[in-house]
Amino acid sequence: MVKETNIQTAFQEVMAASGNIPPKQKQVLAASLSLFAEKGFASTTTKEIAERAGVAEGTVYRRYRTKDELLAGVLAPFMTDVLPKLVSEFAEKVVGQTYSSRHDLVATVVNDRMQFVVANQSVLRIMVTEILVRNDLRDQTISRMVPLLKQNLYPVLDHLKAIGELVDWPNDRIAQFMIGTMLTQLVRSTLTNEDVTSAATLIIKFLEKGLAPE
Amino acid sequence: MVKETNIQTAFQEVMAASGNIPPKQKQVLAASLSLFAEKGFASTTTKEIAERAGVAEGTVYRRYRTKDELLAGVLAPFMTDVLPKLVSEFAEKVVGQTYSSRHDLVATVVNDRMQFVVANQSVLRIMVTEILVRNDLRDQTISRMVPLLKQNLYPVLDHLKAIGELVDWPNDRIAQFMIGTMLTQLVRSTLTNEDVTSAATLIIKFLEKGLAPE
DNA sequence: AAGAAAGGTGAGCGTTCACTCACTAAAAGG
DNA sequence: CCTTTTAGTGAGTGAACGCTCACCTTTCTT
Repeated sequence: MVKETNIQTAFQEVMAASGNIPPKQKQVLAASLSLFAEKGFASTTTKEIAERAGVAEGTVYRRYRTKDELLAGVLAPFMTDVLPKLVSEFAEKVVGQTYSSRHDLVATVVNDRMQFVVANQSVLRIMVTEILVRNDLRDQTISRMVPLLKQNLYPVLDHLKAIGELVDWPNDRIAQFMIGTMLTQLVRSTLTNEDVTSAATLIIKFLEKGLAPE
Repeated sequence: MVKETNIQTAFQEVMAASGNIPPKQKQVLAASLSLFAEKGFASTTTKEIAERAGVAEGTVYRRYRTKDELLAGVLAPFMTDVLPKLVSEFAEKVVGQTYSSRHDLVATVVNDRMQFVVANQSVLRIMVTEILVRNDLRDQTISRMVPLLKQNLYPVLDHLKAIGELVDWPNDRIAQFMIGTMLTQLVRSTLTNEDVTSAATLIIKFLEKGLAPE
């Protein structure tokens, strides 16, 4: 079984890797994460972060010297650890098994990646919001994601096309439809407070039919 | 032919309806719209709005007494005019014609509604961003949209199911897949600066297959 | 134990923000 | 014409913001 990755464990790995991060600094990162997700980066004040973290305001500025650096610090483990693992775990799960039907294939992928979305909901929310507004973060995310997808995902899709399990469309469009359909469910769940996984069965059927060979 | 609706014409209608709105107030609304879309509501200052509108800062506060009211003023015509027309035009286009095939049906709808998305791109961007962060705006939008969809869209979907042109899934899920697939294209276009309508053909095929009866 | 290094503090700094107000200019009404 | 109303101005205001720094406390090093 492939190990699951989420932002909490990634944070701990980063903390373990770069020496012992003091507990109050972890509290600052955790408080920033939750506040940015709740009310957005621009509307969150450093005073609020200090209050929720239970530290003085000066402590917020010990490791990261500006509020922008703090945002980068919150998103960094996600960009360097979580995102690559998201894609490579996906590839492993798909190629590492022989599926008896296309249904099994799509079902495994959707169930698995939607659990990932749930586990990293708060960070994904920050990224979506800030990407819509900050050009630098947008460019950075794209330049990381594109090669990641090309190396890990596209060969798998090519393989599935070859064995007649997938429609012969450009890989970027297939990825768009799969990722988009799953993210749509995340957005809907955010709006209505319903369970993210409640529609998994229909999402699987929809993708299975929509991406079947013509 | 059904009339197209976009935010510019809706603004003009609102201005005509509520007496003559002075030109400088129009400039304030237009400047707010573009700035909120560019850098988000929280990161836009009233001084910037005044500068882009070519007015003094006091003028910004003549009609709307707070920055929050200004946001509401920008979104109001969209909520009261554009959104209802978006849904009712959709219903008219689908029921007002007899289609020779499901392909024609989906193609008409997708092409038409994606043009709408293009025409109202900037406002949609503000709404998506602010809805993720502001509870009041989220609730307001949902409480407007849900009855709108139930009255206009759901009967059409039921009709299509009855004549065997649509899969027998809950209406809210079908709406989710259609709207989600189109909005995904908007997000992608925003990220990569590609033409929003470039993938129309594949989107039509994808939805046509995914929503076909089982 | 003593010194050095790192972590943590919070009052306070300069700046910028949303917003105000006394005032002028223009338009509307009689 | 004069009066009243509406539109517009921009310097100014208090509050809140991001951020600093001199100082204190804890932990490491030898």
